[in-house]
Amino acid sequence: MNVVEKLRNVNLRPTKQRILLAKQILDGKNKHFTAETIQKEVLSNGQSISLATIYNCLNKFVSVGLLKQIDQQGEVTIFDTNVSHHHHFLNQNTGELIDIDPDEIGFSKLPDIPNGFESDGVEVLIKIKE
Amino acid sequence: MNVVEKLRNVNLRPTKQRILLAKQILDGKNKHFTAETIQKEVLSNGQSISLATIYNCLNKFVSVGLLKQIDQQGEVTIFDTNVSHHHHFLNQNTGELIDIDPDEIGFSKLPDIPNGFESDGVEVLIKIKE
DNA sequence: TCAACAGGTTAGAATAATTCTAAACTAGAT
DNA sequence: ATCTAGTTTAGAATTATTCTAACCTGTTGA
Repeated sequence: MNVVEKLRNVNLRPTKQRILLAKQILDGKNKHFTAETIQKEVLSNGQSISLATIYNCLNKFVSVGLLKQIDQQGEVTIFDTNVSHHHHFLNQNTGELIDIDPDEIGFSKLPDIPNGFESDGVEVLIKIKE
Repeated sequence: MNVVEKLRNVNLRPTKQRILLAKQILDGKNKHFTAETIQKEVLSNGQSISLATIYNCLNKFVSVGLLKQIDQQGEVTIFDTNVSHHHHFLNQNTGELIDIDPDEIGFSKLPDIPNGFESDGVEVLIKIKE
């Protein structure tokens, strides 16, 4: 399925810029990127697109499920007086965090740590809504 | 242990502002807050402190372990072409994310969802370093 | 006790990510 | 071909956070 069809499938008008972005992004491989890195890629291909459009498009793509946005618990830094290792519920309605004691969560399986690395902690975020 | 002692314990000079903040924050209860909410609290108590100082202090408190900073994977929004449910390694050296297949992780225990809420997904972040 | 200075505080400027605005453009329906 | 609603854009606006540079204050040691 080409990108124009993909865009039509989700009721997005296949404009030049959306096609450009979709070609960069939706090539079947799993990728992580930011608005900036995408713009660099596009520019280095000799084409051009404004950052505002990239944000517009990526947000649209997310809202129709073509992309996912990695959880960043909002834009402000949240501090926690609980300095011991623990996990969180995230109330999606309010953005509020609730602590979860580490022994409330147990793992029956964890992936191998990539070669040359060591684990530096496991954080679980359970998203909840009303 | 009073807040002045707590500050001395971690080699931070107990200045007026740090004492003020420590009293607000380190009262033994677990709390989540932002620089802004702390400033509001202080101001509504009739006292005053600049936002820059709050950031300075909170960051110092974090660096000495009095506080924890909730993981926000950096300040830029990261998008992911993998829209299916999955988890991530976070390479702390570079900020890079690596996908983890959901069946690479299993739970033997999960906490009860708070009353009136339903789960809306569980995200695991495994922090790794070289 | 107090001078001296290293470290802390501050207002306001700077930075950076993201969104908004309003004017110009364009895909798709007629 | 034309019209219109939806898009794109440059640049301004916004927001969180850090930086700057001048001023202030704990602490040390004489």
